[in-house]
This record gives sequence, structure tokens and C-alpha cells, in this order.
Amino acid sequence: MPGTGYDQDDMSRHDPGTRRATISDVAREAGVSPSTASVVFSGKTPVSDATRRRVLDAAAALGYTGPDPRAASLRRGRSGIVGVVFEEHLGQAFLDPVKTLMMDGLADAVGPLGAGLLLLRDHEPAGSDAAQAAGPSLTTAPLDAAVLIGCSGMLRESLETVKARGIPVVVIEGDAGGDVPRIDLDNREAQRQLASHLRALGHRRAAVVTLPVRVDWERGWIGDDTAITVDVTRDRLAGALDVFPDAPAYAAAGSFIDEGLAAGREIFADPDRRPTAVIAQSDLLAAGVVRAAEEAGLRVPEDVSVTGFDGIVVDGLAPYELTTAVQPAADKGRAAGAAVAAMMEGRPAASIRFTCTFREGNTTGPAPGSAAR
Amino acid sequence: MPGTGYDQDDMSRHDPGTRRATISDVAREAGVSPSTASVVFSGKTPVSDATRRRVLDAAAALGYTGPDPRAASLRRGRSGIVGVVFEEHLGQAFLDPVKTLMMDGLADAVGPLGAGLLLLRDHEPAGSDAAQAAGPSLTTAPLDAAVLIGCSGMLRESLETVKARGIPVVVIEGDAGGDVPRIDLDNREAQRQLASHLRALGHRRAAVVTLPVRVDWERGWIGDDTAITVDVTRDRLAGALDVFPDAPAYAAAGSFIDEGLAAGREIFADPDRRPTAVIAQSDLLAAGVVRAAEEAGLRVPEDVSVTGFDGIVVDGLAPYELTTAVQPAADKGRAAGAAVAAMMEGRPAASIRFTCTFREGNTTGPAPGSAAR
DNA sequence: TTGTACGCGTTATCAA
DNA sequence: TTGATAACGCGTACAA
Repeated sequence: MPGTGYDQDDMSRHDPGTRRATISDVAREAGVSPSTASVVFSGKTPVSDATRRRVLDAAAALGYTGPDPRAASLRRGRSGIVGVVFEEHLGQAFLDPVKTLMMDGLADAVGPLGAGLLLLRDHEPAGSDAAQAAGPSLTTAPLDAAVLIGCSGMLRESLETVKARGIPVVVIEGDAGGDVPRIDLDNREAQRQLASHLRALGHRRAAVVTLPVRVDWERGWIGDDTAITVDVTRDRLAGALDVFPDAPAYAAAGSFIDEGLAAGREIFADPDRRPTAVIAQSDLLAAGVVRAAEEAGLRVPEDVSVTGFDGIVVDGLAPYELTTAVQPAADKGRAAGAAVAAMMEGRPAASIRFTCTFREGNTTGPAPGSAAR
Repeated sequence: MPGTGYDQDDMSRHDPGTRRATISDVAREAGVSPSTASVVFSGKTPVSDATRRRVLDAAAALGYTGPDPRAASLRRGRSGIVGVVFEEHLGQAFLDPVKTLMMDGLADAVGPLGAGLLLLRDHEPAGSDAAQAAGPSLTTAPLDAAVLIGCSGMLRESLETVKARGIPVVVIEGDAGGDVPRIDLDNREAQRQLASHLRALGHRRAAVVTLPVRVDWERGWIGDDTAITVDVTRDRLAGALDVFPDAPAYAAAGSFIDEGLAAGREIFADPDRRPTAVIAQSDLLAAGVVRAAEEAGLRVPEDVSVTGFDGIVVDGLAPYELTTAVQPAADKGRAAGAAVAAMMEGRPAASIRFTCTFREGNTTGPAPGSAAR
């Protein structure tokens, strides 16, 4: 039986139309060796103009549009893809102006590196239906590096996965432990500064509106027994408590104006226990608190002062301008990009802690009845 | 000489630490064939428990964390990556609530498909410095499919690239021509409906605030000679002109409240030519127009009516609720995902035109002095 | 400047 | 249930 048949495999085996041309096909058509054809496309080695022409013509004739990225990335060992891992639903993440800015910086930083950003979700809760169907996790995506974004303990698992795979990884706003470069803020210090500002204005009774304390948090007061697994939340809260040790804290379910509004209503509900200052852990929350204050018939800042955090532009808050800590969000993204770039080239990458800038707006003023006015 | 030496290749040949273990290493360690080891990880074929144990143990011992995605994707011919191509800077794109929602739907739809989203920018202007350094374009990224988002003619080039590569492609809000499935809205009809609403209220003098007419547009009035390369802009404008043929149109430089504000100031500047209704091509623009009206001492809707487009929640616009056309943004994303999914499985995918829903808010009312009140 | 030879790490197929 | 074999499509020493 051997030796009998034609070699029509290619035509018969592949169902639709003809097989895509490969670089070998091009080379054959052009009458050169595959390696020469390869070089024409990569430009790694000088090629005579005549040869290049022939190869390019052959490619055009065959409809060959360049090396298959899959094969190329196997060969070179690099895919040109940087994974960005979020904890939340992607849509949620992009609702956050700070994350948006970060992505911006990140994209800037990895672009020149020849890499693109692959959006990834953190591990689905194990066993869930979603986990079955889930897309390419850290495990299955062809990543050259990964940037973990977020704060919660859930990151741990992703972190292990990615470290086990031996690809460079950087964490933004989260504690990765050990040897993983970390990009974050002086959250505690910045929050302390805002709180001190309030104290200097004579405020003695403050309340805190925090970001979620963990991923699946529903809004509510934080008790002594509430475990705070989100680093940002914990650190900023610590900064506030450094100055107002007794301040009650209400945790929102997310960084949204509506959440701030809900928290504000709760906080302003009892006239007897009403604070003269509210420390919100994000500008959006602060905007909601301001609105809640108005709703409760309180003037800002005459009756109650409000501070934010982030330094983003909050639409629709005019004429208010939040007193806030401005964080360099885009710079954080850029730094993360630079860090993975360094690691991909084998250079070490250091952790960076960025500093916030205090910005006084018109939402803070002397405490009512205080001598500070 | 053969038969003499140890087999220490692995230790000596590869510079840093030891080479990563491959599935063959694992197979050898476990005493099974590579194909069996492969099957253990892919689960494509039943394997005896004993064998599985041995392989898994061997993997653990060697620190093997699963098949290399690059090799796997070469072999299977699929990478599990769907490219999402934007025209603008990524950060810009995510500032747009509509795009954010779309991404959301898209992520939903491709997830179950086992795919992730790779963020890609449209081609840099050829010859620019950026183009040199640019990351993985459509040409170099290992995509299984691509979703083109946006509207301008620039998409053409991306489209050619991607079609030449023979990968499935879907276009959202753009004219791809021919055989490329298209996901879009009944922009013209929806806009016409809003305009008709105004006309029914007695308005006769309307102005339009449009989205950018092309990618690099600076804000300004649209003249007879202004070429509009952005489909959405053109279609919505056509819908408005269907009802108000003489309406002047001012094109903003982007879909932002601030842009709407600037446009509104321009439109309300001359008291003699002041319209009684402003048709904005997005809710954000409309919000800005409302603000400009307030600024000019005009009451909304008593002195001037304003319509939006999109049906998003505009923060800070309370107590106004825009009269607008609500578009199913997330559904658009989901449909795009479904379409690429279908094409990846060889099934045909049809274009889909979604329909907007008219929603009356409190920013439109009878024309001043009209009988319609 | 061009060609030869080899392997990157998998997985599909088929036979045992 | 397991194993042998053969690609997948390319890049790159190295030799010519």
C-alpha cells in the first residue's frame, strides 16, 4: 500500500477552501529558502532588494499576510501580551475613574514594549458555574507578564498561579508579599493628612465612609469584628483613625455617588450623633455624602465638612470642589508598565510608593461653633 | 564516545536556574507517554485514576503548572483571544459610559467561549513615531477574532488587515461593507423620533450638538463643506435634519459634559438666533447643554428644550432627567460576542440593528409661546 | 547574502 | 486506557 497514492492530503484533509499559506509556501513560490523568507518579514538580517521583492510578491500572490503570531510566539518564547487582572466584573472596573486612568498609563507604558493588554478576571469563586465556563485565566492565557489590580486577599490565589508559571508580575494597590514589586500609595499618610486638616479646623466628631471591606460586601457599619481584607480600605481607615480614634465607619458597597449618598443618609440620620465632619475614602463617595448632607438640610461646609480621596473630576458636583488627596493614578499605571518591562528584560524592578497631594476645596471649613473660625 | 557521559544537559546548557519543565519531562518522570500526560491536563480522554495521580504528582514535583499556552495555541490553532480595536486612546474609550457598557456585554459573551479580550488601538497614523514603537497591532497579535469599535473611515485599514488574516471580525457602530457582520443602532430613526417629539411640542427653531465628525476634530460649527466620516454622527444628524432641515449643527470634540457646555454657550450666545430646542447627540453633551442654558439664564424646559441620546445615567444632572433615546449598549456588546463566537465555530453571523427606546424626561416641553401648551 | 537543520511544547490521530 | 507518530508554523545558529 505504501507508495501508491498521490499526495493530495492538503486538498482533501482541510475542509473549507484551501489551507492558509505558510511562510514555506511563500518561500517555495519565491524560489528561496524558508529562512530567507522569514528574514524578509522580521528584518533581522539584511536581504538583497531583489530577493525581498520576490518574497513579497510571492506573499501577495498567495495572500500571505505575515508570520502566524501563534507560531512566532512559541518560537520566540514571547507573546507580546500583558495580562491585567481585575477582581471585579470588567464593567465595574471601568466605572472607576481611577482605574481608567491607571489603564491609560499602563497602556502607555507597555505599548512601546510591543505588548498589548489582555483583560482578565480574577478567579471565579471556585465551583461556581461561571468557573466552568470561564475564559482564559492566568493559567491558560499566553502572557508575558501580569499586572494584578486590586486589593483583596483573593489576589493571593491569582498570585500563586502566576508566580508558579514563572512570569513577571506586578501588583497595584495590594500586598503581594515577598519579591513581587508593588505599586501603591501612601494611603494611610494621605488620609491622616486630610483628617488632620479637619482636626485643625476644630472638628472633633468625625465619621468615615469607607470603600468595601471585602469583595462581596454589602453596605453597612463596620464593627470591631469586621475583617477588612481590602488593603486600601484598611490603610485609609487607619489613617483616619490615627486622628479620630473613635470615629464610626460606614462601609459602602462600591465607589459610587449613590453609595456615598446612602452612607450619608445613614450617618446623618440621627441628629444627636451627627458628626461635624465626614471622611470619605473616595471622591465619588464624598460627592454622595455632600448630596446627602444637602438632603438633610445641612450646609457644606458650614454645618458639615466632607473630604474625598483620589482627586478625580466629579461631574455634577459644582459648585463644590472637594477637599481631597490627589493621587497620581496614571503614573501608577505607567510605573507598573515600566516594572513589568524591566522584569521582562531580566532587570530587577523595585516597588514604588506614590505620594498623594493634599488639595483644599470648598467642602471643608471650621467646625460649627468652634473657636477655629 | 557515545555512551560515556551523564545526561546533565539540562543543568549545564540553560543559563539561569533550570529550564522550565515541559510536559515531556512530566511524562518521563511519571513513566508515561507525553500524550498520556497531555490528556491528563486537557481531560479530553478518560484516564485511569492511578495514571492521573502519577502524572499530577510528577508535575507537582517538577513544578509544572500546565501546558504552555503558546505551544497549545499553536497546536490547536486557537489562542482564546479576541481583539477589541478602538480608534482612540484607551483611556478615552473608557471614559465613555456607552463603550464601558458594551465592553461589559462583550466580556460576558466571550467568556463562556473561553476567550479573553485584548485591548488594541487602531493603526497609529502611519509614519508617526508612535507607529514605530507601537505594540501588537492586528497584524502581530495572536487573535482568534476581532471586534472593531468605532465609526470612522480609519477603521477601513484595520479591517483590511484583519480580513486579510482571515480571522472572523465584527464591527460595532461602523460600516464595514460587504460580508462583515455589523452591530449597530437605528440611529437615524431614533434621532428622528426625538426630533419629532420636539416638533410636536411646537418647536420650530432647533440646533444640533453633534459628536465629533472625524477623529481629530476640534469643536466648531458644521458647514456645508464639512465631511462627516463618523457614521454615528452622520446618521444621527440626518435624523435630526429629517425633521428640522434648517437646524444649524455644532460639532463637539468628544462626548463630554464640558464639550456640551462649550457647545451650548456657543449656541445660546446670540439672543436673536437662539433656538427653542437643542438636540444633542449624547446624554453627556445634553447635560452640558442644560448647564449652558442655566448659565445663560434660560430655564429648561420652559425656555429651551434639550434632548440627549444613549440613555445612560448622568451623574449630577438631578433634578433633570433627560428626554433621550435609550440604547441597549450592553446588548450590543453581547451581540458582538455572540457573532464572533458563531463565526469561530464556522456558523454564519448576521448583522444586527438594535432599536432605541424613546424615554421622556423633564428636559423637553412645549415651545415658548406655542399653542402646543 | 542565502540555505540547512533543528527544535520551540503541544496535541490529534490512530493503532495497540 | 495508553502510546507512537506526526505535525502546528516559525526563527535562528551555523555553515556555505
